[in-house]
Amino acid sequence: MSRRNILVTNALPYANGPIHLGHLLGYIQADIWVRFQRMQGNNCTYVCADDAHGTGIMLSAEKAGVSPEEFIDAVNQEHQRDFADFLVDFDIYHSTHSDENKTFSSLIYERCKASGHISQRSITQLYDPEKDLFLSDRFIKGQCPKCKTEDQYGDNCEVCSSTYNATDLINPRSTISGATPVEKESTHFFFKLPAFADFLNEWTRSGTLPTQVANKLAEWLDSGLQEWDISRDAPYFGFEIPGEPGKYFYVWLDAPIGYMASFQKLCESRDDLNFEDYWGVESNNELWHFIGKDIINFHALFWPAMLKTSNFRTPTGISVNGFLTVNGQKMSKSRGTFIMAETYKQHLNPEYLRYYFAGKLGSNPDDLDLNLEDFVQRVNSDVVGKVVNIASRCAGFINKGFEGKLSAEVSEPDLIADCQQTTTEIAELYEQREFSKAIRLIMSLADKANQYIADKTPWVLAKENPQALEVQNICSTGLNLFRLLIIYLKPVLPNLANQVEEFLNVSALQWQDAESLLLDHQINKFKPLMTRVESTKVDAMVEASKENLNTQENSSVDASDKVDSPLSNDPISDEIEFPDFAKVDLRIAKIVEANYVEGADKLLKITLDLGLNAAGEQQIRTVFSGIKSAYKPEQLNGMYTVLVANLKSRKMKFGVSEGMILAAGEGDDIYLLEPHKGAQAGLRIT
RNA sequence: GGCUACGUAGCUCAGCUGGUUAGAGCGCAGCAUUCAUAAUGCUGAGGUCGGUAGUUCAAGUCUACCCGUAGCUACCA
Repeated sequence: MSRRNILVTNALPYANGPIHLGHLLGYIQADIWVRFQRMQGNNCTYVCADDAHGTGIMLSAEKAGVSPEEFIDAVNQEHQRDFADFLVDFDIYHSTHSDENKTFSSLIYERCKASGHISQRSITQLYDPEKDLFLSDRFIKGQCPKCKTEDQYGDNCEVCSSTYNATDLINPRSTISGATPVEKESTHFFFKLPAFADFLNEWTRSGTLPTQVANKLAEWLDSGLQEWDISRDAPYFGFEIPGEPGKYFYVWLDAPIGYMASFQKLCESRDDLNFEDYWGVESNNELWHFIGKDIINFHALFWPAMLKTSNFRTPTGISVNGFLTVNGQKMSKSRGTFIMAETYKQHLNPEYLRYYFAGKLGSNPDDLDLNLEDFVQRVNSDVVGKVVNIASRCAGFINKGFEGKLSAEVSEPDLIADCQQTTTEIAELYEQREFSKAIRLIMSLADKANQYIADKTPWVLAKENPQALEVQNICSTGLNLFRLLIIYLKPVLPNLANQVEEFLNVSALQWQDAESLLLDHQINKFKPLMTRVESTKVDAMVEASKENLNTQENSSVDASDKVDSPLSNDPISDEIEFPDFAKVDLRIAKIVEANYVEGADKLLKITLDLGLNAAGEQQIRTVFSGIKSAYKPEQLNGMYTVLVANLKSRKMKFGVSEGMILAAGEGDDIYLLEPHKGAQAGLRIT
């Protein structure tokens, strides 16, 4: 198969605030597809930029006391850092406020004008006389003309959900200055979209879009397209329209053109890329846009029409993702589910999120729910418990018994072949952007690998003879299966794959490598590849997101990062009711014995006396506690402490633990709780 | 209000053009196991598919209405 030339663009984030998990959904989706294409050996170029124009940015910069240019530069840095943290591998991350974009915006406008698709007429709009600014609906609030609710925006009422014109509001006011808006006329420029109705009817149904998206667009198409207002009056942060002083391109005119501008900028530094090859009307290369479902009309109506009339090629396809909900609800600042990329990164490994999203993403624009409990279980069970575990359970035998050498042949050719043959199906699913189906398939292979190892019980054979050829064969087979799984997962988990390449002592894995096996091959010592998600970290992230809400109000953004205290690192949990607390039965207990546990790194075995029960029997409990790093058994003997007495017993590797003793801290700094002198064993703590 | 989607086991999701006892993973329960980062294997219990009424020999799958959720509704991005 010949190499495909693919250009992928990702929706441009608005340069008005930080990247959050909702943004990341779309970028991770595109990045997985891009990485897959590159692993296939295709030339896949991936571009993005900040969307840096508009009234919103102008006002934000003003509020921050800096110029718009300074403002968007700072945001651009942050955005690039966040995307890099989440392993989103753009070839270029540019800005719509660039020379290249100005050139293309003017060019496309001129071509639209030359083909007779630009009109102009005077419209009446509300105007802020104090601020000298035309007001869009967003910046006007007033009383709903229907239900009389106060504080509603200029286009629709959130309470009675009626729609109206801003001029219908009772007592309207500018949200910027508070002034009463006045009506004012101004000349605006329009793109004659109706002229493209036939073209768009055809184009939207030609396989470029998911059906659901085409259905939605039929709404505009069937009800008759309107001319699109593409100009804004000064003051506005954007590009001035050529030959029309005081008139600026509406931000959505130059935003998609930013895709071209970014690519052009990239071409200047790359010999292998040529602008015309990708954007010329004759181009046979692929052009894919990855966007969110909120900006469908801009990309699937205005954009192709503009490209068409200005003599550029139209996109090959548009991939649309839905919105992210957290725990089944809209992201909410007060619930702590409005999680910034940076906050997430401080607490959790970005690859967890990449895996979770991949496990739920399909090609349709359905919303995706990040259920935090499900997130923890899913990642732990699939990635750590199933996949990584295969390497972990095989590597020891190979390293110890065979000096890290894999056997010359595998013991189960059928199983391996089965796993190798699935490569086509998995590739097809990635290609179709059915990542969740691909992941399901890959995990079923991981299950087969674990079943195989459990069936062959190499540890039993190794007990008799650690150098038995059969042990080497079984574990080499296991590690070869593991390698295949990592190839399949590499688009989703690139960092993990890099670590595995190091461990297996191989060069960067490509899709084609699934055809070959590692035989008679020297591997390196196994190091833990990925640790489990700890739900305490997830809780801490949610808490930190709630705190952001408070600290964000203060302009000193950095202050919260500097505090290093137990409370700042691990904030107080959600409020509970008294009955919740009362369920926990805490008792004074006397430590009658403490012992080391053979083979345990962290645990001490502690025997506790709770005194006599109603029947006059001595209540003795055994508890395993992870305090070996801080206490010696002899220090504990005779000491009194606090026991969670009604905690369900838990079977552990070294025995059953019948409760939990209370201590603070971690690592070497663990502090066991001890009551004041005189407390009697069995007393309840209230 | 209009429009577009969505609503299937505790959780997250599959179910193609309607067709045998509705599937998976996780979680849960029991058993086995202890090579592995509390990790694995086996077995099992859980849904009548948001509701109502239809079409049909046959409906989770089609139609209508209703309820719930999300989004869009062209000068916010």
